[in-house]
Amino acid sequence: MARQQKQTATERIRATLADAIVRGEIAQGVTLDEASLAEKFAVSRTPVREAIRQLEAIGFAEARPHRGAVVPNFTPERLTEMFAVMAELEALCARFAAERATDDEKRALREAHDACAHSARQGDIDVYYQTNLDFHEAVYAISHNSFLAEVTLSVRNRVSPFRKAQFRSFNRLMKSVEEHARVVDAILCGDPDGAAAAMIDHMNVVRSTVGEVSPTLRPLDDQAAETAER
Amino acid sequence: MARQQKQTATERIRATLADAIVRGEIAQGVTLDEASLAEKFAVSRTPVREAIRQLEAIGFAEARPHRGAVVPNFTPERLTEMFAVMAELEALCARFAAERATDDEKRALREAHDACAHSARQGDIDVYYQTNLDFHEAVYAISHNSFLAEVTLSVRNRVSPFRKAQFRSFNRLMKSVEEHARVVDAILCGDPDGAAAAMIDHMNVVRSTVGEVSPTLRPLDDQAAETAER
DNA sequence: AGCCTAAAGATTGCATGCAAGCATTCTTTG
DNA sequence: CAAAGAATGCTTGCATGCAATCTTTAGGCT
Repeated sequence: MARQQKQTATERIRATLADAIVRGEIAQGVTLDEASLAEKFAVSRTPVREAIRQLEAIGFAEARPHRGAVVPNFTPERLTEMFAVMAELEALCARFAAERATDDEKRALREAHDACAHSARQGDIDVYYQTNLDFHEAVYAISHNSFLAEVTLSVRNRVSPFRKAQFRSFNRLMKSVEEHARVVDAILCGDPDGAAAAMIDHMNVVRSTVGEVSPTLRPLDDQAAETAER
Repeated sequence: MARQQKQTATERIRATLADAIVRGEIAQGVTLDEASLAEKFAVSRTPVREAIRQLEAIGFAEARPHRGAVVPNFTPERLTEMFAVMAELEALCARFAAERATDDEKRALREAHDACAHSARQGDIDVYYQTNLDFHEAVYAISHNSFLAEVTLSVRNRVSPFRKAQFRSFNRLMKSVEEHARVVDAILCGDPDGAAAAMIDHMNVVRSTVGEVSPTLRPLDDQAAETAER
């Protein structure tokens, strides 16, 4: 029944650019130049423009009429706000997962966690980063709320280039796995409060670690505890 | 220092169409026809297309390559998922507001609440709907997390046509005001848990009321308690 | 009457070109 | 020399037109 969708150039370009921004390959502050992108993608400016309009709509680019769209810059305050929201959304995913995950889904989560642990032992940041993303996405997937998963993923993508920065901190991979383990344990034994709290803790560590390794993104003192106390 | 932004046709069209979708003036299932919209806005198809691409990116339209974009249909399950996420985000706004609102902001919230109470006594659904939106936005504004306010607003807009439907229920306006009052009381006396719980309760009533007045959107039995128990 | 096929019509995707707007550079003025 | 204004070049915003794709219609066959 599913109609096979033909992919438009606009969609292909949007996806490629979004991916590049998420991966940090197009840095913040970079202007998205229609002409050079059109040349790069071997198309006219039209689909490039349409793709850029889409990126603007989802916050991946900042519209500047007549002056080109630019990948947004982040202030430390802004990043802290975004991390706090992301933490809450991921905590909600964890909470729902703890309440609702089936046995099969719990097994899948455990496997995603094991893959993380394995790649942490290997010590390769890029591989760990990918298994880390897979792990988090596994939590979204078993929340049994696909809209929540979408919203969480979209917020996650917004700060993705920064999340990766954490792994430049000493022994961060192994610590990340330990934090994940607490989330997994709580989900597997059906403890929603515990799962949510463990995820909040994990995301708080991520935010402060990003500040350690990128001093220009260090949170202000009065934002250190942005996530709600409870 | 803020540069006065010139508004492009694309932006004007996007805003107008988004507003019409949010208000329910463009119903779900409607195809966004480039040619007639171009005629309506007295422009070529180009800015209309760009605006439609943006609407697609934010979920206000569903992309269908070569067959035009369409305002998405909602299933009851989908709507329930979306309401649950919205409830949690609004609850988080309320929680943060209870922790952080300044005296001036509390005053502004009280005023927004009083405006709601006044328009409820008048009994005009359209006016109440607007003051109701203003009230909720006042809560977002005093959360002291502008990113959270943005995300909450964008989710709120996605289900906006349905939220309005609740007010067709008997005496719903006055009940809505009572529910708001509990949120306001908790925020004003600095009770984050109370504020979050009151907002969750309020949003749950909204969801179930929407199902009462729109039988095709009634939640399934096993989704009745989508919002997390805690 | 129902089904299939081909053609016609309608709409979309995108290339191209022109005018408008902005940034940079050059010239003039005090 | 510095500041202001003018000129120039580059990029963006959008109109137009053509090809591709989808939908509808008409005709033929069973």
